[in-house]
Amino acid sequence: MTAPDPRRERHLAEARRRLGEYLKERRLRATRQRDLILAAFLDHGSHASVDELYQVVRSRDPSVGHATVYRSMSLFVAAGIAGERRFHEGVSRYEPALHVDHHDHLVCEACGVIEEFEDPTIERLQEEAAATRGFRVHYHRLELYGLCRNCREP
Amino acid sequence: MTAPDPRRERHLAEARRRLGEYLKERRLRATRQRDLILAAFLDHGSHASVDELYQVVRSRDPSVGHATVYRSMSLFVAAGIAGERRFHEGVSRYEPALHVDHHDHLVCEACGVIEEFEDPTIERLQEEAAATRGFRVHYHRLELYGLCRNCREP
DNA sequence: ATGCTTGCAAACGCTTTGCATTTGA
DNA sequence: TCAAATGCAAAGCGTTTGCAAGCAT
Repeated sequence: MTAPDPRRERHLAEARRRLGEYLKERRLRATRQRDLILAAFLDHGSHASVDELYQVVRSRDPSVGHATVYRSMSLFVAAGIAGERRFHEGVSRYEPALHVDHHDHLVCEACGVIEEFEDPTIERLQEEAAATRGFRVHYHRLELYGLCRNCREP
Repeated sequence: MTAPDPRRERHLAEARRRLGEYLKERRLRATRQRDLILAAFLDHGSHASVDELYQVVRSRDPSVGHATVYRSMSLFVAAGIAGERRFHEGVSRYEPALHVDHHDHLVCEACGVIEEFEDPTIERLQEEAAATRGFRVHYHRLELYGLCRNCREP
């Protein structure tokens, strides 16, 4: 079907390794479902909702339940493989947490496309703003909502 | 009970005026409930959830329904009196939108306190980052999560 | 064998909606 | 008068949970 993308292959392999480690450490179990969901997650690109993943997983194995996708995604977050985000719409979306430097998001309100960007100066200023007020930052969230290039055009 | 805060008085007066305007324009109606909820909202300070407002409103008039608070808050957002935000927990919280310049948030993960801050340089850099990528920004959201001064101390 | 995982369905918490009734203009 | 607004209860929606059965170890 799809040509094998060597980068994705590597990422899948590493995510599997990381998950295996995490499971072994805590005496949890490697299951067919978890591997299936992990693959669907990495196939999806980024910002997948549980329901989107559920659809993909189902197309490959209709016996997998909704709850299992929820439970697995929580597990992946705990294992450091996935990061959870909520954009303005409110549903949880997941993005790969391995090999990904921190980045922020541009969200198009018209077509829904989500673009990522990074700006080290903004990061630094955030740290400074927080430090000034006595805060130590663990993580942050920066989202810019507006219109993307395509949707701006009349 | 509480000493009358002149600033709050002014804000309530202006919010009432603005709401009155908005209602008249669209031939909507001024009701006791809307005024009650508006007052509770402005009394609350900032970042009130619907349920928190509902409790306050109820203590003043137990006949008011849950749904009316939801409907009123949506109305206030539409009228430009309130802004809606969702922090990581997921529930909608509202803050006054009048007399308030744009600001961002520092959220303490330990005690839950939400502090506001503003940084014009960050704002400018955001605009630039967006423009570079062809986006026009309508609004943005920046939240820094971590520990506040009190909660950092051992 | 043990106990973690699963699928299912029911429960959940927040929010919205349908509807009969009340109420502001 | 009469459409808008309310209160209530029910429905929606994404998410979580209880439980009996299944499966990895």
